[in-house]
Amino acid sequence: MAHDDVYPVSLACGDCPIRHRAVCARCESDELEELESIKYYRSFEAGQTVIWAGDKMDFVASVVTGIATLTQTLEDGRTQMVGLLLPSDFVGRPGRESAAYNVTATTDILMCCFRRKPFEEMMERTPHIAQRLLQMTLDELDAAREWMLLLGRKTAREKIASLLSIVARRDASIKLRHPQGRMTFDLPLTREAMADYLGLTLETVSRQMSALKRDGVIELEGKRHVTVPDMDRLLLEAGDDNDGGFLV
Amino acid sequence: MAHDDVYPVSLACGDCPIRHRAVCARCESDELEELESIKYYRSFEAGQTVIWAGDKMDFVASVVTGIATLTQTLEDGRTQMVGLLLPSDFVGRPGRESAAYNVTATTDILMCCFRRKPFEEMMERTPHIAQRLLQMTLDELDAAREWMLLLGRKTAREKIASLLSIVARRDASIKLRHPQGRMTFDLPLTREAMADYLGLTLETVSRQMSALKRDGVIELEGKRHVTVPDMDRLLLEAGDDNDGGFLV
DNA sequence: TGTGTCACTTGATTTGGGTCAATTTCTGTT
DNA sequence: AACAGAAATTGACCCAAATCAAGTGACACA
Repeated sequence: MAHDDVYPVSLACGDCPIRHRAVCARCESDELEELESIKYYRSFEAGQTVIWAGDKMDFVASVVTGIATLTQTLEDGRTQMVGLLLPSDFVGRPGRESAAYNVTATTDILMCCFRRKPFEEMMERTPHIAQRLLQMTLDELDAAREWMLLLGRKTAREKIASLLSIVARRDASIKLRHPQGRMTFDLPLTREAMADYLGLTLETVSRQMSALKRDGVIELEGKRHVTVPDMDRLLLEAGDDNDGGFLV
Repeated sequence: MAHDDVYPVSLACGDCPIRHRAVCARCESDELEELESIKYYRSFEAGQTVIWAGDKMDFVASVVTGIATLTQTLEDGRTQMVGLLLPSDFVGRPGRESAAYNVTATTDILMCCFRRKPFEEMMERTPHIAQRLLQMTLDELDAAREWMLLLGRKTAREKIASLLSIVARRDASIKLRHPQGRMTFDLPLTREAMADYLGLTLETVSRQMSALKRDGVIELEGKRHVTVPDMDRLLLEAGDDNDGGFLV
């Protein structure tokens, strides 16, 4: 099944420079060709909204580069981020007419879109795709459930440490299965976005970042560049034994 | 596709008395027969643990009757419920060796299990099943995300109101798409289970139940039997416009 | 060289929900 | 009918995080 020259594809679009969650191209060359014919690219600038919850959504897509978020809001403006879309992640639901969440670009992004109807039809015919999509969805479900534990039961400090370790892991996941020791990365989120993700206020996020810095758990250069002197220490602060899966 | 005499099946097991999320039997009679051969039943008493997180899990299953929960815990004992399994809901993940969550029966339950390996093989061969499973998983993912909003941003009172409206809706969903007016139902959860679901303590749950009763939003007979004089009022208290989907 | 804006930090104060502890109400058993 | 144990309620107090408010620093642009 698995060949050595895995194609750089999450959900099969020929020339996207995606290197995670690779799927072997040889195994699905027919589908690839068909997918090519229904795909197109769209790019968005940092801060732009890709789509609003409730809007008609006639495509599904995967993120090629950059970072986007899924958010939900209550009428009075309280907002909760419910998903973080990193390169190779999939958005949109086959069989659904309209978007369920707000999708916003937090950095400049490039998305690889597939027209929904033909994509659905193709899914009917090629089991491979539904199976792949099922796997990805199950991974997302696991991530969402891990997140529920964080939102429901973790302290502010643990929440921050968890988020940092996720970003660090995701950043490093190309090379290292278990990041450890000294690590350096850029936070792709504003304090407000972090707050919305963690179910906190931005002031609390800021305070806890300062506290982690004061305690030597992290070092900060500017506001966004983080270095973690000791990954194990950070994971300990995150409050769970989670060093395996989690958001993959 | 859709016939009138839908077979009482969630994921295709001939004689389970499941009436939700029905799938037409005629469309998949071949699969049905094969599924029959790999299925068996297990029952558990209220309070029993079906499986512990990390344990080897060589089956997938769907709930026939009764209610089970998925929970996650931190080492220090803090626990968060991450899923509520009602009749017709599916547990277990094809392609995964061991359980990711604790599964506990909160009432006496009957589960319809399928041996995992043959189930997976069958899934490879019959696209229908993967597609159905994808749909169900996407629904669960939506429910999980809705729950993230609740955990991250709602007040204790709103959380309780949300839970009550979900149980009410689920209870009534066989007949009514949009329950309204006066409604009566039994809570299938202890105060502690409610707390674990909502990310609260059981004392807070109890206090808020009393408050909702004092304010006439609900009436209580005993501890578990709830009547909602005005469903719209309860939904208002829940704090969102959610009258559509949500946990289906 | 100013001036406006945006992202962030820090401080003072308040508060919702947690913690600890004492009852009360149910449910089942003998 | 009496009792035990579990489930739920209620009260007093406390604290983590929210709220309100002031200030800093970086950057664009005129």
